[in-house]
Amino acid sequence: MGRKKVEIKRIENKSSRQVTFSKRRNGLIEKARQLSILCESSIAVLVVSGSGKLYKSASGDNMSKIIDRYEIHHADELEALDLAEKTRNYLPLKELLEIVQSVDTLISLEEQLETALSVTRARKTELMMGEVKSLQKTENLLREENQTLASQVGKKTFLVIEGDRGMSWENGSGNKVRETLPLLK
Amino acid sequence: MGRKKVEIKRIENKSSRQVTFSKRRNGLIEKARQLSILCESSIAVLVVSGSGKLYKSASGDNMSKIIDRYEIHHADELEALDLAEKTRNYLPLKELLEIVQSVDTLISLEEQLETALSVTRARKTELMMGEVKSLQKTENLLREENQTLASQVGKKTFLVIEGDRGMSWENGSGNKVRETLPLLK
DNA sequence: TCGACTATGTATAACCA
DNA sequence: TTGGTTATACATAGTCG
Repeated sequence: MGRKKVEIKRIENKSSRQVTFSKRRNGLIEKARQLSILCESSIAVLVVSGSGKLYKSASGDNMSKIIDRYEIHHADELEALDLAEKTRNYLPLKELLEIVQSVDTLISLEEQLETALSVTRARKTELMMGEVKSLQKTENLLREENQTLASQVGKKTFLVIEGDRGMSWENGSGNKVRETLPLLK
Repeated sequence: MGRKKVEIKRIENKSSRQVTFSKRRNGLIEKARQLSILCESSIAVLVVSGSGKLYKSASGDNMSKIIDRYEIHHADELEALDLAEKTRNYLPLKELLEIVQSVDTLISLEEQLETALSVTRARKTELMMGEVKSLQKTENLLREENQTLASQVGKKTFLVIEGDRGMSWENGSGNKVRETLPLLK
């Protein structure tokens, strides 16, 4: 499809790889568009370049709907593999029972999230981001408040920040009340 | 690319639409594969036929990773729109509080399920949930400390929950130190 | 680097088995 | 239906400005 036949293997020359990437990427997305129109279908194309840049196209429906469809299908696939069976072999029975008992809660939580926001998939992420932000704010305010109170008490009551990875809380008498909390897993 | 030029519009004849769908779909997926190899990229193609059947291909990386990449990108976009702000308006606070209170359960469930099934998908969610969890712990500790300190100060220093919308902090002498804090954005 | 240009390899529309 | 064949339209590799 050009002056010369090309083997399908990594193009070593960086600049021609870049050029080919751009041309073929556009070609691919155009083909997807055509197919979706010609045959009334919904097509999502996600391209992540070597350098991590994302290019996407959704034709016939929006990206989230198409991805949802994939996820549903995928979930079915997992189920079809009888993963419950596999799980049983890999998980201590006690843990499995706990999971099963909690499934209702889990489903209900997810439903609440999805229903309440009645929007597409990434909402959950969004919600949690907001949550993290406001928790951080609250934390900062509480810290300030503690400072103020501590100075009023006039004792060495304090919060110790260990690096910026975790923290522990000690009371005035030096008892370690709480172990180090990993701030990020 | 055939005996005749075709207009890009829905093919009315059902059987030739079916044939075209099958051929072009394979072509599209093959193009994606080639591009991913030629230019070292990761490409996901999701095709949902008119009848709801799903065809998918992932080259260069697995589907879940590529979709994650999209979701992260998408989440960033949403954040730029300050959707955290919008969330405040759309989600009844009570529901949100219930959800937050359940995060411990949820994270533990997700972790167990994921470990058991060796699924990589929800990594980001998991990470953020960890974040939320530890922030909540931190918050609780700070609150406890505040209580202790306040009682040591021996005055009416307290945290006031105003309805369930926010909170303010006042010191013993009645000075309003802080304006209303939105507990949850 | 970037967009045109074109010669050429490919994909595929129509046919056919 | 499905799976080949073939004539053609199209995509694109290399090139030039």
